[in-house]
Amino acid sequence: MSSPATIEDVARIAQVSIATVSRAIHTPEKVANSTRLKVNQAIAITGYTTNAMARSLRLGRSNMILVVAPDIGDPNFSNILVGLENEARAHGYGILIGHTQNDPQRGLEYLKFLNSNQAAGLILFTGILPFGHQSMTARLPPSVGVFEPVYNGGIPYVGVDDIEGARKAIDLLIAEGHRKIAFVGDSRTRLAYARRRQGYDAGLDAAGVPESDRIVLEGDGTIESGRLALEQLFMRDTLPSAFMCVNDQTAIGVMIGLGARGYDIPKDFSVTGFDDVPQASFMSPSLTTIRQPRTAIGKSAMALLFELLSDSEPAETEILLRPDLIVRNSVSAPSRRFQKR
Amino acid sequence: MSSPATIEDVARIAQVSIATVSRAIHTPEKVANSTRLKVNQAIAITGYTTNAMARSLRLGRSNMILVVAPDIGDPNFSNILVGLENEARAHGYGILIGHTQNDPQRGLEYLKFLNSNQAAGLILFTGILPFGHQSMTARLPPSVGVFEPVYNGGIPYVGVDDIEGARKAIDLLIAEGHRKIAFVGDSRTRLAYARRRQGYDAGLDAAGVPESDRIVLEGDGTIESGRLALEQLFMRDTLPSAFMCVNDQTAIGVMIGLGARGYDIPKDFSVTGFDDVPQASFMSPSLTTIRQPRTAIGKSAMALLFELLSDSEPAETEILLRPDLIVRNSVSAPSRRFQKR
DNA sequence: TCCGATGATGTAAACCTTTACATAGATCGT
DNA sequence: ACGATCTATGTAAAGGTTTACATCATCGGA
Repeated sequence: MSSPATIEDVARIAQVSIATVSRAIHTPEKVANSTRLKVNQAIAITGYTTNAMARSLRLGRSNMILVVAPDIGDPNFSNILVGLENEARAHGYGILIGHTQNDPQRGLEYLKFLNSNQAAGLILFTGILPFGHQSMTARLPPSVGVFEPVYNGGIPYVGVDDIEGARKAIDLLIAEGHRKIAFVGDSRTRLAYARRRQGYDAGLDAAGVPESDRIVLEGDGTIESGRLALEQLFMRDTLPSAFMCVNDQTAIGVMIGLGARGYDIPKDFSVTGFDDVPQASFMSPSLTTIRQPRTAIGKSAMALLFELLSDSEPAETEILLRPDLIVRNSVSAPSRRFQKR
Repeated sequence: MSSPATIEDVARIAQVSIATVSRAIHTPEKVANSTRLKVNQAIAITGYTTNAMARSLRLGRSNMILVVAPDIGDPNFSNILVGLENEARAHGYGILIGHTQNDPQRGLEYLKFLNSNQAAGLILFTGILPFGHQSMTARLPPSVGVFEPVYNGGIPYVGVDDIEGARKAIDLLIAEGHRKIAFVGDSRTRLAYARRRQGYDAGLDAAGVPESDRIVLEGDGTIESGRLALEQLFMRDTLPSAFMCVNDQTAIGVMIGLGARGYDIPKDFSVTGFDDVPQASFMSPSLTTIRQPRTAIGKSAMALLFELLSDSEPAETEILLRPDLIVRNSVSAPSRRFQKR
């Protein structure tokens, strides 16, 4: 009585075989109406739920999807997760999460979940394939990258159209009258870097801004690195009138750095970000940025994963959602003072 | 070859029985050194990992912990999750997450994970027991509430000392010279509400502020409700000089409302929050608040859960971590103007 | 030299499902 | 009215482990 009911308990009460019970649950059309009724009653009486372990064992496939991120605490992560979770649950799947903190050793621990059949599929957050050596990749279950393309593997990807997003940011700055616009990037190894940079260049090309007026700085995507990149810049003699940052964290760093030097945003300098992290709207000034439709990305990525799971056809290799420009208060027309330099 | 190696493959290569392989893995001291060596080699050759489904089925217990929250997107959630995950992984467990969005129907779907043996334990975030009718509670696996005490069940709880936290906030306000301090609460049904309110009252009692000078407002814990509570207040004729809010969201709402009415914080009014959400430091002015040591709470809660899992003794029913007062810029001495009223 | 104890290993059952195959009854066409 | 077809159900195997129990060799003690 204390241990949960099994299919056999149900079968006994419904006076049918366990096979019939199983069929009544999973392929009801193969079972006579009258018996289905009996089975359902028996299920109600016993409170039976199928033992997922046994089912997965028999089927050779679990109903869990593993989601691996470098850092669960990443402000971008949670809303993606919402989308992922909703879609997974709609398919009767659960979500298993892990974060590696960029430690390959920890990546391997999660790989075990995969190898031991505990997860039927894999979602990779933020462009990482965290399992060290490439050889590991061979046995990977169906996988989808999300938020940022996965650098080192032909893994399908769902994210935002980085080029278009960057282009929207740059076009806004141009429209406000800026010509000299710095691009503050993170690691060059990130595909998102390349694409946003591409949007930056395309926008400036279209506006006829010569290469010589472009400034490219590098960081690693953190707030601190944004501030540092700014410090470096101030040792040069030419300053831009605006900063287009590869992500919001960097933009926040730039804004802090500018503030510390006594400048006013947006009066002295304009700043744009990318991602629209929750903080962006609370800063002062609030940050003009490109929004990642996070929940939609998550949902879409999980849907793609399920396609892969059933078809096993590679399907589309990239799904790009349209980013929105969120105009807030960190951009205005360039100040005369700095244009002159 | 393509399908993963089983214990039988290992046994064949090591020229022992599967029982010996199993023992070599889980109870190595029961196996001769020489054979253990052979088995380990065979494992290395085959790349064997135990099939978790089969193991859990046999053991009648999985290596997953279910974590249920009303909303995964909650800014308080992610760092708790980090603590939970780290501790779980250290024990070889994985984390399954779900969020109910306060829909009991969805709570039931997660209950199925529990009943079907997919999760050995349960972590409940933010004071909810999301499974509708109490009868469900009977069969719950070992469970621990986190961040906020669980209202409707004798479930052990790990969180912050709300009374002490509230007391720290109120003491700061008193020290700054405030006497008339409003408490802006969320739902009265929350235990955290009661406790923080208790700290509020205790602090005012100690300072000799009469009951008649206390103002208590109610919301539901959201930003919007903070703003609304403020609007209600302004229809009265007596105003406080400070607002002590039950959480940061509410405090943000109050600050927005005050800002919209043209008041300056902290010159005209002081505001304190509770939780220290990530935004708190980015607001302007930045929010003085009580920090929840989130990662530590998560870690501690998971550790308690594992104790429950092995001992099955109820152990301590509440673990309260010490909260820190985070002083930022939303508090100053009361303005003359409002004190006079 | 033989008995009992000890230690290492093997055999087989059990955990709970799903499903291929077998069976049996019903239905249909001629 | 009879074989063929179809529908509903049952039987039993398989999926990969863990572990109680059985077996067997070894060793110490008398």
